[in-house]
Amino acid sequence: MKIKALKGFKDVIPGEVELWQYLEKVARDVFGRYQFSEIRLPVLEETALFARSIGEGTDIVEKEMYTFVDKQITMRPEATASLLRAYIEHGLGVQKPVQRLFTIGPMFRHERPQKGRLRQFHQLDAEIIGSASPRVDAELIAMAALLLAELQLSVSLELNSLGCPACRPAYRALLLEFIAARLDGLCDDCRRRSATNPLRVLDCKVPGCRERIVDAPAMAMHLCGDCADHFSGVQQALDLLGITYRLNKFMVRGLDYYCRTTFEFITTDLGAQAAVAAGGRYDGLVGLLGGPEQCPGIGFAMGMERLVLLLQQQPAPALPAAADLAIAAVGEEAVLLAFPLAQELRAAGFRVAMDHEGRSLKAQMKQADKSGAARALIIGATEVAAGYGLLRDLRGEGQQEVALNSAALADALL
RNA sequence: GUGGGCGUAGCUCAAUAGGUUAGAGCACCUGGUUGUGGCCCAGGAGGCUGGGGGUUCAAGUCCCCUCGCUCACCCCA
Repeated sequence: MKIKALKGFKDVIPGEVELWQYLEKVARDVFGRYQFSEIRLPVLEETALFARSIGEGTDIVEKEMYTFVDKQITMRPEATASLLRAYIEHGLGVQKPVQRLFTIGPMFRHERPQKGRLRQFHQLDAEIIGSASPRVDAELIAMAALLLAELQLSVSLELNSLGCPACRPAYRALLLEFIAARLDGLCDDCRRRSATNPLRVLDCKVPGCRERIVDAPAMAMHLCGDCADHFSGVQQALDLLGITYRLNKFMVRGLDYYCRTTFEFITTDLGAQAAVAAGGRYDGLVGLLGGPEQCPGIGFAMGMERLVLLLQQQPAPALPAAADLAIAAVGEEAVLLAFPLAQELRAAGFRVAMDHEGRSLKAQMKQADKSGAARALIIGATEVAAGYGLLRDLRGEGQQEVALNSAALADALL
């Protein structure tokens, strides 16, 4: 029986990994422009960290976590909890009251895999901790938008506010009343949700349910004064930056910790998994995890698999050539001369390919061409005797003689 | 956890109503060119047809089971 990767776990092999590297490069660059610092976090945490932050009743905590039950530790299903744990543990807010942090890495959820959804998946995660300013919300959203734009991806932005502990209970009661009045017209899932997570009824996909809830009370219309001010502040700031968005009063979040601003970048090109990035504000979560009370925060996560799927649907970005030089040496003498030459050129910073299988010149040239090398250096008995190799342009046709020493070759390659 | 679709070469796919030795394209290797890549031509290698059981003179093809992949629901990035 052949051993294969686990269900929902994938290898990223050469040919595909370049796109991931490109994605990470662009992301790091954009994050840097907004003054975010990278933080690297462990993949395992105490189970309690996620139970407390994400919420005991959520699907993630209830049935999707990879947990070592005997050790009370869990492979992270998302990054925010771990990041805040580290923020608190190292007192990062003390030196710098407003911290901008990002992290990149794998997350784990035991779900049934489908397009754009794996059990080990990867996220780009950015958080701003310590500021309640609505401009921070807008700036964070603008950063995500800029990153997606630089990746040439066309997505749309949806925005909503979930209120806060001051105004949500009253709204929730209002919504429950609305749902209870038309419960028998809703699907089975919605009946269940009305008890467990009534907000979820709002984004049910069943057409019949949608019809019945079109005039449901919207959280955004029942915000308390502070939340309403904040929400309009976010919208004004987004307008100021020229970020276009659509208010979606039915957009809710799956994790308990969100409050006020929530947003999603969605696409129509990924089947059912429409969200490529999502996030929101989580004022109070830092306090909940044992950090300073009243510490506000906001962040987003982007699904890298989903971004890669989108990137694969469009023309490939220009990626650097695989090699600067491929050496084709024929005969023992030539090989013994070429081998240390390759080492010297590599030490000098060039990417050099060289075959050690004793293959024919033709085979080596063919390999050189396929490898994407810009040029080939041909060395045979004649060249060894003369002290000159043939430097051939693989993009065009010409070739020239170059002295067989690393200095001369380095010059010729530049 | 629930449903649908699909499993044949590394990849994408063929294989007439069950019928000899399971084919093609791409990729790979060799040669055509004793030392020159791309284009072309010729040849080669590569498969327990996912696995197991059953029906049959005969199964890639029909039946059952199982495993895997995939899409969707749920949920979510």
